Order: sequence, then structure tokens, then C-alpha cells
Amino acid sequence: MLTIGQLARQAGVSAKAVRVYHAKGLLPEPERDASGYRRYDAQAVIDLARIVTLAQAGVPLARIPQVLDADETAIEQIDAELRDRIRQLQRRRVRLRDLDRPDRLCLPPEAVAFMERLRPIGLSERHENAIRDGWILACALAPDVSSAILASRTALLDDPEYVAVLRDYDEAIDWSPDDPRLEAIAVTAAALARRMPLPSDLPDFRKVPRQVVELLSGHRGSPAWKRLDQLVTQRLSEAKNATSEPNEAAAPDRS
Amino acid sequence: MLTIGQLARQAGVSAKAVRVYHAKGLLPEPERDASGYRRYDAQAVIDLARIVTLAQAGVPLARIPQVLDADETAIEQIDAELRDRIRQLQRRRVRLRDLDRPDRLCLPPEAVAFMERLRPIGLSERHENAIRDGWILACALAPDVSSAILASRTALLDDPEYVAVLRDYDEAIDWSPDDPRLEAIAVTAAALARRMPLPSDLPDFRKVPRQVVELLSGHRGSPAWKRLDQLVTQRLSEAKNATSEPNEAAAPDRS
DNA sequence: TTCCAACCTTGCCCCGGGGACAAGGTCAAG
DNA sequence: CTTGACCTTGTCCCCGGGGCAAGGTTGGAA
Repeated sequence: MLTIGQLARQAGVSAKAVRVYHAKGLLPEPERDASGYRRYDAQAVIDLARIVTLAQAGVPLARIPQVLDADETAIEQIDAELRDRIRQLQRRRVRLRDLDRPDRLCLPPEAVAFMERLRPIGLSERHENAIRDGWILACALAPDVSSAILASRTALLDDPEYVAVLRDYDEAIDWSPDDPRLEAIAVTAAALARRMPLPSDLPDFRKVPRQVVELLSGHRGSPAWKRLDQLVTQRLSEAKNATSEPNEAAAPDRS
Repeated sequence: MLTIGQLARQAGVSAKAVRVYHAKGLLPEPERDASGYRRYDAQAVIDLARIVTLAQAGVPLARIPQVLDADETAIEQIDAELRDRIRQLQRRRVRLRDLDRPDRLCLPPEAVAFMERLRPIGLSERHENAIRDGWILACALAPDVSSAILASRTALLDDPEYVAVLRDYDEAIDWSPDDPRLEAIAVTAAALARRMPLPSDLPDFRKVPRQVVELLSGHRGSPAWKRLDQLVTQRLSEAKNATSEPNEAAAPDRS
């Protein structure tokens, strides 16, 4: 006959835990000896092992009696949950390894792929981070729309002219808004913008939050970029003001 | 700029959790807009993702700031813990499959092996369970001693005479203690006992709790077995009473 | 025998990591 | 201008025990 401590050690739990299982009615209270100590037999060892096995598999104590009485399928379900939790932990290990890579941590896979393709272009870190932050916010606000835009934007990275405009913007980021060289960049950018896929071509464009459009075409704190936006928009509207009203969203965005 | 709900959704947690992280100083409180709502930027998304990643990896919230400031080795250590937890869950899946196998659930591997070898002998379920319960209690009381005894007992299962005595005991379990057939069994058992390894041959016999010896040689509720114990002990002491005093523990035990 | 450490008993409060709900203020779109 | 989905602070509650108090018991060694 075992004392509570011997029973608990055998099962790998604390004596307190065994008392809790008694209190919750999971494990029947055993006989007491002359001094009031609980005394356990082999059946109690078996019963406790079952309870501990289920509890450690994540079954809430309150559900354990039902599971013990139920059929095999309940246990299969618990096993499936356990398998899922193992997968989850494995995914979390991967995330842990990316702890100091904000893009992998915060962006959906397609945006990560975009950033991977963007990096070899060799923009400044500041520009890259600005682009990354734009996508982070866009994906948080409207994941599906953002991933649609991402697709077209990723394709654009194969376009040498687009890449050239990106590099121009990169160089211009700290220029004065009055810098005369901005004109030339605006000309190239406007030419590009005319054959770029526009956000308005998206299937659900009317549902796209205005915020997202503003984010992806915003000037992000650079006065020179703000000025470039103005110049490009002006050029675009001049070129097509016979056929359509100006469309601010058509300015080529740097992301 | 994101609201708390958008931020939380992006990170896969509840808005409440984000407020908790603010209250614990893990995540800096952001600016508020005109109506008092918190407004988050991309950096907050990154910071929150880091916090959530660590929290989901099992790091207590109170330790997260230190980990974020610490070097790589802290994260490697967390990763190692995560790996261990995965292994643990995998072991628990195995145990879950053995939920209705008391021996696998409660006994050490060597005792499981013993029971596996015992089963084909074809004893009654009652006898087998009595043996199993004896080992459960013995292993709980004194695991190392029990495993030493188990080794010699497992070897005995190769001895046809020992197996024959086991079968005799199995048949006799419900006989009356006055049954004359018990005599013949006692004769065979006593002959066997004279060449069986005795518990007193164990290296640390003096440390063996008396309880364990009683358990493994006890009669476990069968009056016929109790009588057999008497008969065997009597025979053994008659045979050697010139050289040694009677030794109750030398009765051949059925386990 | 007497001692001591290691048990055991009940009872109560505490913890982390949020969830639930209240009672109200605010936003955006139709 | 309403409606429903947000947001704000605040409070209480949950599980699965851990820790401690304050006392009684046991068993082996000196």
C-alpha cells in the first residue's frame, strides 16, 4: 500500500496534484489508515496514470471523467489535437529563428518574396525599410487587396525601367523639394506610370480602403518625394486631361 | 496607421492581449488620436510580432524585455526548451495510445517486458492481474530493487519447472485451503525454491523494504495460496533446519 | 529511548495570461 | 442619421495547481 507521496512520485506529479484530483472527483478517495493517511492500492496507480496521461495531453480536468467513460473516438480526437499542437510548436520554432527579421515576422509569404526580390536592387536601407513598413501597414489593413497589388508589383520588378525609377527615387530622397533634377525623374516616372497596372484595375477596387492606396503611394516623410508626386500627377493629368479627370492614385508608387 | 484591433488581428492575438502588453511595459503606448484611440505604426507591428513570438514560445511575459535586449544565446536556449517540449508532447502521444493498457502505463520497461513474456504462459486473468499489481506496487515502493528482482524473475520464465509451478498455483487459486492436492504442489514448489535465486542474494538486501518482499511473496487474498505458503515454508525449514533457521521470504513467490 | 528529517493532514491565498462583461464613446458607410 | 462594428477603462473570473502555515506521524539512526 502506498502513501500519497509514493503514489504521486510513481505518476510523476506532486502530492498536491493528487489531492486536487480527489477534490475534483477524478480519482476516488482511498481508505485511510489509523492515523488518517490515505493508503493507495495498485488500482489507484492505474487510475491516476490514466488521469495524468489525459491531463498532460491537454484535456481540461473537468472533461477527463467523460473522456475516460467515452469511446475510442474521443481519444483519437485528443490525439489529433496533440498532433496539431506539435505542428504549431514547430512553426513557432521557425518564427523564433526569424526574431530579428521584421519582414519574415510581420509580412505574409508573398510580401516576404517581394522584399527578397527587392533587396538585390540595392536601394538604401532607409528606402527599403520605408517600403517594408508600407507593406506591413497595407497587409494589416487589407490583406487580400494587398496581396493582389503585391502580385503586380512583384512582376514590375522585372521591368528595368521600373527599377531605374526606384533607384532615382532612392537617390532623390534627401534632396530639396526645389531641386531642378526632380523634373527629369518625374518625366521618366510619368512615362512609366502610363503603362503600369493601376490600383483601379483591381477586381474589387471599390472596396479597397482609401488608406491603403494612400499608404502605398505616399511620400513617407521625404519632401522631395512629395514634390515628385505632385510633378508626376501633374504630368499624367496634362497628358490625359482630355479623356479623364486627374487621378491621384495613378502616381507611380515606390513599393 | 492602425487601430488596436487591426494591430492585434495582424499579430493573431486579441486586442485585450495588446493592452496587457502595454500595461506590463512590453510594448510602448502609442500616440492617441483626437478621440483617445491608440494609433499604431509599422514599428509597433514589428515590436508586437516579436513579443507574441516569444510569448508563444513559452517565455513568461515578465522575462520578455530581458530576452529582447539579450544576445543570441538566450534565444538559442528558448529554442532548446521548445524542442524539448515538442519531444515531450510526442512522448505523451505515445502514452495516450496506451491509455487502456495498465502495464504499459504504470510499469517501467523491464516490467512491461516481463509481463509480455508472462502472458503467453496462459495464466488466468485474475492471476496475471495480481502479478501485475504486485509489480506496480513494488516498482512504486523501490524501483531499483524491483528491477533487480525483475531481472532474475524474467530469467526464471525460461525454466519449465518454474512455469509448471506457476500453472499449479493458477489452478489452485480457488481451492479450499484443506484441499489434499495442495500437498503435491507444495512438494514441487519447495523443490524449486531450493534452487531459486532468493531475495536475500540481492546486493542491497538489507535496504529492501520489508513491504516489497511481503508484496512479491504474499498470498494476495487466496486462502489456498496462503496454505501453500505455509506448506512450502515448512518443507524448506525441515530440509535445512540443521544448517539455518526458517526463512519465510524463501517461499517461492508467484510473480 | 529519543531524536530528527521526512512524511502526512487541512486550509487558505496566490500566480499567469488573459476572457467576459459592463457602461459608455466613436467611426464609417449606406 | 442611423446602425453596427469599433474603441475606452474597469472589474471580476478562470484553470491547474504552488506555497505556506500549523500541526500530527513515521521510521531509521544514535
